[in-house]
Amino acid sequence: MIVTLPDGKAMTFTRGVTPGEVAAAIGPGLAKAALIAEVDGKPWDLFRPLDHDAKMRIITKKDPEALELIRHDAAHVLAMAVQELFPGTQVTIGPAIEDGFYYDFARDTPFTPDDLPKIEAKMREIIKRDLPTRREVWPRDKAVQHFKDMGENYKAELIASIPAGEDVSLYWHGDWHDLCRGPHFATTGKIGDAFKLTKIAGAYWRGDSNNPQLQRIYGTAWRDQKELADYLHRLEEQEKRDHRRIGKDLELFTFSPDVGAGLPLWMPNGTVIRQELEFLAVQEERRDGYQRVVTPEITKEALYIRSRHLLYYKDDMYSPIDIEGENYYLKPMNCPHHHMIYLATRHSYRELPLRLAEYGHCYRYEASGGLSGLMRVRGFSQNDAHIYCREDQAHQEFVRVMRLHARYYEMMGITDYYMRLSLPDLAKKHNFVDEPAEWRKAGEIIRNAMKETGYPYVEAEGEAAFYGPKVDFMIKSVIGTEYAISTNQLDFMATKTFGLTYIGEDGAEHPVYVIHRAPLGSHERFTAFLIEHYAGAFPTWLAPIQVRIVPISDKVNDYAHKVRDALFNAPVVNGTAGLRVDIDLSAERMQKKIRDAQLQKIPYMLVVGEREAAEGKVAVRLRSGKDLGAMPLEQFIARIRQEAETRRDMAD
RNA sequence: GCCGGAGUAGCGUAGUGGUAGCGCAACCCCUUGGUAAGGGGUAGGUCGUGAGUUCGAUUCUCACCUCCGGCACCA
Repeated sequence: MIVTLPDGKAMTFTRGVTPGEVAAAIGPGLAKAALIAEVDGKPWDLFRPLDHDAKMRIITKKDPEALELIRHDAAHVLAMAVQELFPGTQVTIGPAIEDGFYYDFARDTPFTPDDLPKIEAKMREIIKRDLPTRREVWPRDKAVQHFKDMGENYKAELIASIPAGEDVSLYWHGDWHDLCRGPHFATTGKIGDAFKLTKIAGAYWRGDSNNPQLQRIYGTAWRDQKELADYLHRLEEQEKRDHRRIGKDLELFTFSPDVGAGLPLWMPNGTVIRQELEFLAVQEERRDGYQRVVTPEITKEALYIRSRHLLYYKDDMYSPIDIEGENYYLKPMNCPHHHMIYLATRHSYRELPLRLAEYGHCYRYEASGGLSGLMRVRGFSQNDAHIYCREDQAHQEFVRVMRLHARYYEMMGITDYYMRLSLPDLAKKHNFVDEPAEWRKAGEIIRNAMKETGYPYVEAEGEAAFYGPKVDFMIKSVIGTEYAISTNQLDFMATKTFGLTYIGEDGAEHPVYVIHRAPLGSHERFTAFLIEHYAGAFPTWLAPIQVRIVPISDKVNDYAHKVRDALFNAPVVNGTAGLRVDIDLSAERMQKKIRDAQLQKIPYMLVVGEREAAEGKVAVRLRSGKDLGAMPLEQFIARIRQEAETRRDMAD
């Protein structure tokens, strides 16, 4: 039997040789380092015999696959440890995930944080035992019966959902065994000691909230202690960027239990960021053909019955307010109002596309457990717009929307995102309007638009809006949670439910497509993201305080005030006009004032002493620590004006 | 909403069945200093809210509120 290695070398063995033996034949070093093998492109246990000529590659810790393998084996050992310590606990599933692994258990008494060290110690013990792994292939039904007999009902259910007649593989680590696709290391000792159990959580069986809740234990696992330490250090660093923490430190926003969960209070510093983003959108979108509108925040029930939002989202809306016998709802989205504006006049084919934009204030009764800082709130403002267009314009309009996104993101240096095209699962009719032909057409329009822009995207089935396919721009918060920073849909329903039409060349009424788009998403989430993205060190155009004047002694306070007034009065065409400046008049020494400004991440510090006062200059220090030296005040104003107006950052 | 954890001054934290300390910030005084913390002092807390147990609760119990970690949800 011939085994071909990656370098093309062919070796002859007797039938039934294992990859472990092959590795040993190559060299003792490789045999020791070997974790698993890859046989004809498929993962293969070291101890699993080969029965045919094959191409084979040995995978060691150095290979990229190693981490996933370590984590998967660690998950098994976690399950072993838990079942040794807590007899009667049922096992379910335990995959490797990004940075680690988890295992879901069914047990009546919950795990406590105190259990984690105990379980971890037991895991180390099991790994030290260096238990050998064994693989067996069983008929499905035998495995089902076997796990039922053991009282492992979840496992039995899992196996029972595998097609009848198929065989399943079981893995033994010593006496303990589990259904598993494999592969696994030859012994538990190969996992090493670079792992740690991190948290306990509830998780629904099979991801369905109608099912019982299991108890999930999360862990992280790495090749060696250094990688583990690096990972833990990375987590600490990321926590420092958490927008909730920076939001507090820099006084950007706050929440009050007296106001309500998920209802943010924007402090003066944070409001600056919101407003600058809004100015950006007003300016940029006016150029892009949008017209701005303003609509109310409370609306009669009938409108949401008509839009079908009550049908699909009633539980996620604030309860209605009864006004003289009629129900009014806080608006959860802006589209119906924009549709009303569209309907207020007749529309010719000549005037489409019509683009109506609004910073709409919306309220959604998000599930309490889902609220998270500014990322997930119950009251928010969207950079929203609805584009009403003809079918033949939909493609181009969608492309245009995608390009607008790209402009915004490029401006802010946002590169770490991906796009997700969400299509319906047409089998689930209760989640999506039942118009298969329209779905296909709309899906194609978006897909083609995505292809034309060339931006990479993934497709997700079953995640569309009820009225049309959508494209989400996905980002990750610093703590690793994934969010849609922008969500856009192509809506073919509104023309039917609202009778939105235009008069064509033929004089007849035709349906319109509606594109829902929000490149900057909600101000709340977008700002949260920017805080983390910039770690609080905003570019000058967004910085709540752009310039801190630092008088060296109070002899120059008058001059400091003159400098401030000059900056206040500088005509900046963007945003609020006039620069955002303050003076540190505290009795501290200059060093302390600089440190304070630095900690507040203010882009520019203007140090003024008697020399500067005498010469009409300012000594410019950047947030980066760079000292630009003294320059005439007018020169500094010209520099920062240009920086604010072009929205480029020159302070680092 | 579900599972688990937590809530002490503006922020970060210590602590106890006998009504609370520390650091930073704030305020005052001295210092008027040239690019990341000068020195001294003062003030600030109904220990998340409500009820219960107790001679006595911030500490123990329960409920609620809010937050944190997950799950589910996300127009």
